[in-house]
Amino acid sequence: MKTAKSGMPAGAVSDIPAYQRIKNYVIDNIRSGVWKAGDPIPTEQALCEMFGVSRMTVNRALRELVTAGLLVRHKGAGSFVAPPKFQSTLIQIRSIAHDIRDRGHTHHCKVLTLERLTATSEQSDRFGIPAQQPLFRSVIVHYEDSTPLQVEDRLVDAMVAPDYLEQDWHKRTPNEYLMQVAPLPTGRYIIEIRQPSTHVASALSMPASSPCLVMERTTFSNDRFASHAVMWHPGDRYRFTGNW
Amino acid sequence: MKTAKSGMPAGAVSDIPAYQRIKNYVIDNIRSGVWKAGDPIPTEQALCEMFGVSRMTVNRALRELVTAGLLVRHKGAGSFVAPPKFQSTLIQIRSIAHDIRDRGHTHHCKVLTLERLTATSEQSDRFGIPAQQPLFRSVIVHYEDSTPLQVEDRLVDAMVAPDYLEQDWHKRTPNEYLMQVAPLPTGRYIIEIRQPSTHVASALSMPASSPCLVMERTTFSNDRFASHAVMWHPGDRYRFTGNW
DNA sequence: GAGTGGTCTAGACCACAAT
DNA sequence: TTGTGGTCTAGACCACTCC
Repeated sequence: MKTAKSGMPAGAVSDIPAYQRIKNYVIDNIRSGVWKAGDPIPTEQALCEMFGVSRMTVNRALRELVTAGLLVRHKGAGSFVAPPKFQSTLIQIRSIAHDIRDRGHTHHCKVLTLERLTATSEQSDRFGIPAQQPLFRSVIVHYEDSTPLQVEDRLVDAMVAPDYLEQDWHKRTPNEYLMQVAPLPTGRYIIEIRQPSTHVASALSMPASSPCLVMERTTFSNDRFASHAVMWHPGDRYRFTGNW
Repeated sequence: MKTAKSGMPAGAVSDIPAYQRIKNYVIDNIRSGVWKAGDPIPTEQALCEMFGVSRMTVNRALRELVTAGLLVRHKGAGSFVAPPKFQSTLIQIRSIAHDIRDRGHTHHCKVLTLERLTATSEQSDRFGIPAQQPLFRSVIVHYEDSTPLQVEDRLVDAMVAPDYLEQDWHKRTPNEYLMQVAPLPTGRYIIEIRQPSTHVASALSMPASSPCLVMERTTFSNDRFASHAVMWHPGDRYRFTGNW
C-alpha cells in the first residue's frame, strides 16, 4: 500500500512525503490562525486516520514541528500550539518589555505618534508592496522604570494588522501584537551606530551629540511584508546580548 | 527485546533512549576530532549492529543530526561529517575575511601583538579556568582593501590551541583557525557602543572621539573555555547584518 | 481505566550512487 | 549489481495525564 492517497490528483501532489503533508497541514492551520497558541491539535491517532498513515509517520511530523518550535507536546495530555517565540535563538529579538521585567524592573511606554498613511514609491519598492498601500505608523518610547530605553519607530502593513490603531500599547507591545497577527516572521536586520535626531534624543533624554545603538528590522510573514521597525537606544546604557 | 544493552551498568545509563545514545556516539566522535569534516561515518546498517537496534532508530538519530547541522547525507552514497559552520543562523558570526571577499573586496590583516601570558584571577573566575592557566593573546587588524575595519583582541586557552602562536594569520583568521581546533562552539555575545582607546582608534584610522561598534564574544567548546574576543569596528563604516 | 505521547521493532519498497 | 539512505507500515510496551 503505497499508492496515491484518495482525493489526490494522483502523481502531482502525492510526490510530497506523507510526513511533510501532515506538517504542512498543521503549519497551515497555525499560520492561518485557525489554531491559536495553546490550542490542542488533533491527536496522533486522529491524524493517522485523517491521512491514512501509520502512527510512526504522524509522530515524525509532529516531532519535527516540536523541534521547529511550533508545537509543544505533553505525554498523556496531548499536542498544543506553542506560545509565540520571539526569535528565541538567532539574535535574541525578544520583547523589550520582557527583557526589562526579567531584570526585575518595570516597563511602561508612551505613544508619541499613531497615524495612517500610504506607501511611498521608495517604500513599495523596498518592501515589495503595491504603491499607495495603506500603512500604519507608530512611534513609541519604552521605559525601564523611569528611564527611556528605546524609541521604536514602526511601519505596519494595514492589510496584515487592520486593527493596529485600536490597540492598547500599554498592555502589549507592537512586537507582541505582531507575533499574534503575523506569526512565524522571517526577515532581515541591521545593527549599527547612528546619530539621533533631536526628536529621538529628547525622547531618550540624551544629548543629540551622543551615538545611538540602532536595530532596523524588516519582517515578512507568510512571504508577505508585515512590518518595518527602527529601534533607537542610548549608546551608553543599552546593549544587545545573546547566547548561541 | 527491550532490555539493557550488553556492557551497560544496567539501569543507570540505559535510561537514555537508544536514538540518543547513537547521537551521543556520533557527536563524541566529531567533537573529539576522530571524525573530521567530510569523513564518512558508519552506515545505518553498521550502526544497527553496533547498537543492536532497528534501522528506524538509527535513522532517527542521524536525521536529527542532519537537522542540527552536524551531518550531511547522500542517498546511495553515505553519511558524512558536515563542513564547519560559522554560526550560520543566529547572529551571523561569519569570518570577517569571508564577508569582505563576498563584497568583492580584498582582505588582509596586520598582527599588532602576539604573546603568551597566564590567566589573572579575574579571568579565571570569568572563564571558569584554573588560576595561572596559560593563555595566548593576539591583536590583529583586519583591512577591507586598504581601510581598517576591525581590531580583534583575542585570548585563547593554550591547552585548546597549543600551536596558536605559530599560525600564519594571513592565510587563516583566528576565527577560522578556532573552528578547526575547537569545533561546535557555544557561548555568549554582547554588542554595544564603546569609546576606543587611542591605540584602537589609531589602528582603525579614526578619531578617538568617535564611537566604536563592539562585539565581545566568549566561546566554549565541549563545555570548556576556548576563546574570548573583543572586536572593535569604526561606527561610521561598519554594521552587523543578518537574516532570520 | 481510557487516552495520550515516547520509544522501538522487523520487516518493506523505492531512488540513487558507486562499481 | 550492490549498497546506501528516504520513507513507510502495523504492530508493540511504556509512562504519563485526566477523569
